[in-house]
Amino acid sequence: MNEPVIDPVLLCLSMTSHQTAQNSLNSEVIPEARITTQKTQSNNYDKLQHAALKKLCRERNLKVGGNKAELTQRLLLDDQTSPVPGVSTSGIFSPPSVQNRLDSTAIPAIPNISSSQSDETLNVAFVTEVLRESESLVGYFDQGLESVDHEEGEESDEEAEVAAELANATELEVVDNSTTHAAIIWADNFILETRRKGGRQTEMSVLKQWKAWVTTALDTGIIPDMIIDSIHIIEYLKYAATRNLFTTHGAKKTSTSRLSASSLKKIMTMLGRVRRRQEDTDPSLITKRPAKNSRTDDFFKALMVQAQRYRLESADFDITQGTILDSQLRPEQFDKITEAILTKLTQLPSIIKAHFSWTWQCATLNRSDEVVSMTLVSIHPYNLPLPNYTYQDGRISATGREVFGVLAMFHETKTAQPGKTEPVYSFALPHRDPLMCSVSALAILLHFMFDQKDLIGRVSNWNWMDSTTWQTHHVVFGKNVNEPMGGDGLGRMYSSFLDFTTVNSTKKTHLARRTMPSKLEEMGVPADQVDATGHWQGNTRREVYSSKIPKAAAVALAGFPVGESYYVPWSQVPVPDALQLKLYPFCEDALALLRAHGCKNQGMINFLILLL
DNA sequence: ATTGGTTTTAAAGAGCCCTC
DNA sequence: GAGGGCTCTTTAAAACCAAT
Repeated sequence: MNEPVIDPVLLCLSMTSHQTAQNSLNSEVIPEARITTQKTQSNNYDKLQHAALKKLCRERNLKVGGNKAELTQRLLLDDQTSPVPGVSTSGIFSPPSVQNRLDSTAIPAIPNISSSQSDETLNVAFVTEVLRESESLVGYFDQGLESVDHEEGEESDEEAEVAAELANATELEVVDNSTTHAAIIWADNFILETRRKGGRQTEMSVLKQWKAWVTTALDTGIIPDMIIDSIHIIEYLKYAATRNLFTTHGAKKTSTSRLSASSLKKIMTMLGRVRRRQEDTDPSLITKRPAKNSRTDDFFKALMVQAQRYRLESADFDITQGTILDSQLRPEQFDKITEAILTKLTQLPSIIKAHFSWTWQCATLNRSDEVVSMTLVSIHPYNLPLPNYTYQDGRISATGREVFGVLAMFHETKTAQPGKTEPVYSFALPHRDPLMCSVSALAILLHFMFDQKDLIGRVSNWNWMDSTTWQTHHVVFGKNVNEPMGGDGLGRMYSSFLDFTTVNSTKKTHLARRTMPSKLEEMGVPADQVDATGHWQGNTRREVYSSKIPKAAAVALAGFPVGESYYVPWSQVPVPDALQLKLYPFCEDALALLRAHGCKNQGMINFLILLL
């Protein structure tokens, strides 16, 4: 269980109007008593190996990068700032630590700080880290969010400057009384705990960008304070919609140069959330400083339109790329995938896991997160009564034979309101093609875990009699049997075998879920049953997965009623070469030229191909 | 190859409007 | 006035990226 992290939204709002996240940190004092426990703790960490330290960091929700010294340093900092030093606090009752706050805005790690240092140096290190962070936030904005190389020599001046700023910040009064403050923190942690990692990451990422902007915008007087009113929203949207985009480490993005419409939406959502908390603190804002008016609404809509247009105008635009249309597998590609899994992968566990997850996805249409989060207890044998025969009036017998299959039950992870959803079922029957059979793939996987390699035997706390043992171990395991595989891990596994096929879709773990619905429809399965299999609600599947080209309608509009096969006799008439060359004579040359120059504009190439 | 962080895409939910 | 269906909003998963 991860240690709770304070919701960044609330973190911002626990500050008074002129304070920034960095400033507020200064009010935290490291109790001396804790530091004295440091030494002994530090020695303990020294004895641990790199991997063990990493694991500790992960448990405490700290960053896990860096060398041993950095990891030790991080853990020590966490000890200082956690209520109970050296003990990983779990549960929602523990107040958030300063380290957690720092983490929420991604501090760069401090290199080369040895673990055996005096109390003063630890304090200095801590302050340096805070300073460095506020510094980098300012730097990010000044240089269009490019990463900043810290010159060692220059730091002292800037440090002094920011330190002075921090000192001023402490003079701002804090109005919370401690009891209400604790209650709010408790509630915030509780709220945050129900969010998933990805959601938290998204929010933090958006907030980080916003906070960086706010820091500079306050300095330059663009906005008077942190209250999100209509002008604030317009100013920030203006910045967000036109800013340069950079990769994680500061290189300019080549794939896109503007935020997408959905990212802008996300920004508005986040601003709205912060604003609501601001209104909680000061209800008079609702009338004094309204956040929305017709202009903010219209401006936002105009930006969305611009973002959509911008996408269509970008140079490398290919109309099918990244959509459902470029990841519909053809039957021969299914065969190639199966072949690649069984013959091209080199590690036996990978083959077994890949074979199971691919066939299971083909049989259940599960998303990858559903596959990796499936625990051992959630799968059961089940005899499915199958209809046996059809009555004369067309009714089908419901008392037929029973066929053996595997049933899996779980809660869907991707729900907007966790807890509101019913558990869902997936069911897989043995496939008519043994190589595509998910049930036998599962049998092989379990045989490998329990018998052949006895992987379970290596799990120290494995208890056959304890249900939690079965509940905490996953069918698709990660590096070891007792470690779950992450969604990204599955994605990489898929990449490794798809490299050997002609599948070039970027949607690796979603292939089966994208292709099987149309296959099922072609095989005559009613639409509602297709929806039920993939757990799609309403018209989601039609809208997202297969509606873009309604095939039956397209064929019917070409003059062929449903049921009649599509055949256009006149298209078979051979066209003389001489005539072909007379049409668009520039085409071949232009295409060859583009290809020779490694043209990346797929749209242009596709158009020339159309002319041919 | 891993990994942590960022951006894009999938898809669920809220609520409005229209029809019967 | 119930409920279906549609649009808009919101949230989570998937993909991407580059340092290590």
